[in-house]
Amino acid sequence: MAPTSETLTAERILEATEEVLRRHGPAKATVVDVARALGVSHGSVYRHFRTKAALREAVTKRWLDRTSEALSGIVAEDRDPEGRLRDWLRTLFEAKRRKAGDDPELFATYTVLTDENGTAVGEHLADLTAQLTRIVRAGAEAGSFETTDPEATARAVFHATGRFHDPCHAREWERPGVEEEFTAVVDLLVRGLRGR
Amino acid sequence: MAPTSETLTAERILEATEEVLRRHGPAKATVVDVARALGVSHGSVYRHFRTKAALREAVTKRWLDRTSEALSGIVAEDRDPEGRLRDWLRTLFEAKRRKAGDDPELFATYTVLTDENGTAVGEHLADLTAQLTRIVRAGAEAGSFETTDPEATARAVFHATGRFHDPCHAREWERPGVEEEFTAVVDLLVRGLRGR
DNA sequence: CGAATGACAGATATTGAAATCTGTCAGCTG
DNA sequence: CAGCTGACAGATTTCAATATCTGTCATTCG
Repeated sequence: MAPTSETLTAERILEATEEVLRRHGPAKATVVDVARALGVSHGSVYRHFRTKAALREAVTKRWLDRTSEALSGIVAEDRDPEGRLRDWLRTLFEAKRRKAGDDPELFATYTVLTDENGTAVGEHLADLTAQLTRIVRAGAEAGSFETTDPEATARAVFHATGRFHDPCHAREWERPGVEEEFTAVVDLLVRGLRGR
Repeated sequence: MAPTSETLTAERILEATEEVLRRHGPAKATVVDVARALGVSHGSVYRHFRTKAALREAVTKRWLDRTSEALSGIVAEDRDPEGRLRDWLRTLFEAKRRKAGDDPELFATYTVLTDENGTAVGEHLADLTAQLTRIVRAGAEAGSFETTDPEATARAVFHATGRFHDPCHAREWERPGVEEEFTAVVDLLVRGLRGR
């Protein structure tokens, strides 16, 4: 724990905040705790983040962005759109399920954070549906998907698979049979995308 | 408010409990309140329901059953399965949305109740998917739907439309554009059901 | 005699006083 | 002088004392 002597940067504060959230949970993580973890006064933290809410929002954004990045690779791949769509949805599902299953407390912490940061979540969802839209549009152009409005269709796919990525369904991700349920939903959607 | 003199029956207790829940909310509704509303001692209530939890579960069941009954009519109709499927889903969506929109507090109360009564909810969901299965099977037999496993397919349809009936998405039901989102999802699913 | 009561023990919830936290800012420090 | 500090006011949280509730059951009532 030596290099506390480095200059205080927003990045270091965010890292310390994540650690404090991990240790104390969302209800008891205070700005004072973050400052203490960094060996500075809490006033210094307020030099980088106007409010506690802003600090928590920044942490939330970082966390959400990490998910987006992991998925954007699949969008950029050069393969058949149907395969990419299936992989994208499966990767999203698996990532969420792993996070919720491996460290339930941390996942609960981030669920609280996302609940209080509707704006950041909204941007994240816009980001994800934009990714999906690219895949759907590629499929439409390749003739493998049939749609007049790729964006609306992508949103429909995203909403229809909500059960497998929306945190409010996290409890159900451990139940036996979810795998099959996920596959059934995706199969049905892909058949719908292919059209007649 | 005269006929308090009738004999104390489980039915009357349930009605009083609903009223107390409506007035005080789920956190502050006590068995003592229910007894007071009925003009009896709380000991008498315990003669009909072993615990407070059992009483709340019974109230929850009643509420959920009312929804099921409203939908079962559509299942029994003698029309094309696709139309029945669309109407069934739309009716479910509209009913939930109306309940959540018209009396948000009461809806929140029942959301708390359903959260604490996983078993009753499970039975309710089994009931609803059984209804859906009947429609899907009728469609398969009529040749308008293509599926090897009507029950699994019905569950997939139910899960895919979760955003439009699961209480944890209630906030989103008031947003502009949900109508279109609902239609987009249902259209996609119906196309998937029709097969090639 | 069956149904209802109300006193009771242990569990849970409420309350208000004390402690802590948030956000600001005048002043210190390197 | 740019960045940090720590004292401060008002808001929020904690905690322990107090009140209420749950569930039981010996007793009463009709």
